[in-house]
Amino acid sequence: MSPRPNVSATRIPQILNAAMITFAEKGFHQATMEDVANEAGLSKGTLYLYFKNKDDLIHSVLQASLEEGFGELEQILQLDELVKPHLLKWLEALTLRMETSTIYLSIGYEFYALASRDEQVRQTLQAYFAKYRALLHAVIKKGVDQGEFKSIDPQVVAIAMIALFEGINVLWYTSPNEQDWATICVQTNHLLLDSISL
Amino acid sequence: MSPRPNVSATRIPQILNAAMITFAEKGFHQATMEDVANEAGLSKGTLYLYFKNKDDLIHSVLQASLEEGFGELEQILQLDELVKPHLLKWLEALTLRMETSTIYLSIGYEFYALASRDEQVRQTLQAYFAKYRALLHAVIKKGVDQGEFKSIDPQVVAIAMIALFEGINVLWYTSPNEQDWATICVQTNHLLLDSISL
Amino acid sequence: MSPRPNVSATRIPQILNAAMITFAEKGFHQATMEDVANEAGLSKGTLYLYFKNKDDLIHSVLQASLEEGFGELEQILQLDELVKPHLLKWLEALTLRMETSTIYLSIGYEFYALASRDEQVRQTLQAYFAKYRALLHAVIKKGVDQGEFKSIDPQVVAIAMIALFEGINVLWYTSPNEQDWATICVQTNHLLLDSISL
Amino acid sequence: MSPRPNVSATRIPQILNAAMITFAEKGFHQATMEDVANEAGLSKGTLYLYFKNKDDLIHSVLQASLEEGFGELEQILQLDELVKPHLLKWLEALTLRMETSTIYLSIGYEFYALASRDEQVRQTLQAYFAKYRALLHAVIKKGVDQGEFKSIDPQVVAIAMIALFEGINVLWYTSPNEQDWATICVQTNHLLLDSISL
DNA sequence: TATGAATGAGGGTTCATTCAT
DNA sequence: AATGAATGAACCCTCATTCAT
Repeated sequence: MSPRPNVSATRIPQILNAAMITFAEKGFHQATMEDVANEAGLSKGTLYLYFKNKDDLIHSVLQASLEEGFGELEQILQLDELVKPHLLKWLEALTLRMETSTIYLSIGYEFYALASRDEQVRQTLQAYFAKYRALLHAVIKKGVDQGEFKSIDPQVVAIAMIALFEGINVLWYTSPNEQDWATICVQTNHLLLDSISL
Repeated sequence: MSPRPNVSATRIPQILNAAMITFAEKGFHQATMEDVANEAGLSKGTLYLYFKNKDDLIHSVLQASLEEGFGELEQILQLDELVKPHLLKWLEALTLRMETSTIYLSIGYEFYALASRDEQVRQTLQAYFAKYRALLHAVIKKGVDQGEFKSIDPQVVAIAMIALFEGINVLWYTSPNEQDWATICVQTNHLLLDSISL
Repeated sequence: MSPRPNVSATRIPQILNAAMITFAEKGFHQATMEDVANEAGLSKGTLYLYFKNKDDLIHSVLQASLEEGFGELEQILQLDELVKPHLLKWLEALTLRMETSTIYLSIGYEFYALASRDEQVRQTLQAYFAKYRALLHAVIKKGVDQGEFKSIDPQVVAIAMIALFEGINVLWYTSPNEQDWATICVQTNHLLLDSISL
Repeated sequence: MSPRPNVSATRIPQILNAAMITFAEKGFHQATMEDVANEAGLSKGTLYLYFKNKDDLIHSVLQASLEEGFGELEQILQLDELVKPHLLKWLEALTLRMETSTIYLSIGYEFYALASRDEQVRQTLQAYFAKYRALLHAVIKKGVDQGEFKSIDPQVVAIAMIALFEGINVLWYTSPNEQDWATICVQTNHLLLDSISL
């Protein structure tokens, strides 16, 4: 019924990867199914064996992009240690990852734009940010509970951290050469965490 | 002099406005020139009397969107008063404006996406953010010079403020009903400004 | 009813002239009514005061182009002299005229192309060539009757002369720099007339 | 090897043929790509698989039209015989071919008109006429060298023959029913060749 | 008479999708 | 499973023509 699992397992990531590259380079609309197929080293028709249509492919790219997971954050919750150093370490890692994938950033904005008229995209993004917020919330709350942070609303701080990161991404992306954005990203979060530290 | 009053002065904003509405609703690509024309109450051909082509219209919409200006920030620089209350007032106004124009937010993300492959859009956005940053920098620096703020790097704070706003916009836009974003926007900036206040 | 004669008398040639220049430069289709209007120093709307539509303008240009007349040939018929020297003189004049108006030649081919699907154009061209042939026929016949030429079929010679001229035009027009076409035009007709001379 | 035989080899002539018919009937501009597609029994989109755009199709039609070749003329050069009878035989064949393809004649004039503003068309036509002239030149020169013709300039005679043919085509095409053009075509060339024969 | 803003039908071109092989 | 030729709906843009001024 479905393609042989072992081939699917190869083809699907192969296509998704090609799609990400192509979408990043040309945008969802300028990128044709043929462009994606070429990038994947496959033929146009083959894409349709694995994805219902272009929208399906786009949605799948979104899903795949957000799959990266929040493993590191979850780990912080498990540890019986101070939260702040881990948070900063996590941020540095995030920033580093950012630095190596700026080319893909444009896709993100395509998805944000899409979200306003595509229910599925909107829900996926909402779920992503909700989970993101919830995790950070928990981590900050842990800090508060541990007496590491002042007793502020963890929600607000969590949102502030996400917002700082998202917002700096925008600036980074639009004016990549104007600042040492990686450093600024860490600095601003430092500022934030310092201001709530006891 | 001429029997007909200059109609360009009427048509151009009329079309730009219709374009903003249409682009916001459907996105740059799904929106056809005919959609824009209908929204403007004009015919397709008329659009081409005032804009060279669809790209020109898109670029013009960007220009027009960013024209709003930074008047309030510039005023803060002139005043011989404390900076923080004015900054917060400005932020509230900004947030309010935000609240009434969420529908147009998707256009912003279209432009961000475009920026990665359209030199002109990229430069326009860069110039916009550069000016934005410079003004906020000057305002923060004024606060530092006045002995209102600690002697931190005004650049970092300026960027943090812009990033917070941009980032909260993302969250607001993707999950409009999950939080009282307007309040959070003010709260987080409060947090930031408090942390640098003496 | 019709435009004031004195203005019409100015406008119509003004427009026809502009149309010839524009059509020659861009071809019937690439040339827009606006192009013609600009060339004439008038506005688009004004053209429609003097010509029903673009087709009308095209037809009028054809009429005007062919109006030049065959005065010289008619004169030869009146004279009581040898025909051949006059024919050659006429040819030289024709060739000279050709030389100064090569730019307009392309219009001619547009009309020939049009003739196959536009009854009116076809009839105008037919009438033109019919008259052309009839006149040359009469002139040649005069030469025969005068004992200047052998008793060949004047029709055939007349056609040969027209064909030579038309055919050399094609060669001249397509490869203007390859030969001294003016000289060749005279030479070939010389050859022809010599061969029928007694 | 491949399951489907090379379909390009079929489609290209199929489309070129349809294009010739359609262009002849409606002219380059009135003929739409859809018209051509319908004539070819294909869909519009398919044309673009084989031709970059309409201009490409037009240029390809020109190339194809001129490909017919000058085989017969080249043969005359090889033979060790009198030139004149072969030339007349060739002319008759040419005239006959003409007779059966008058419908396509209008395309020729479209191309002539195009030549004035399309470099590629101009060059193609120049090359065609250059080769045509060179071959006829060689044939006439052979006649001169063989002592069959007077020692005239072969170039002039070659041009005269081409011009006669081209010019009679114009007359034939514009007034098909006025004369027995095929006969006249042969007669005039007879006249010409007789006049240079010894 | 003259203008030029406005119209909208029309055509070139692209590309997601299908399907025979 | 994989291909790529074929399709045709959709969309950008042009321009002849009209008409209010």
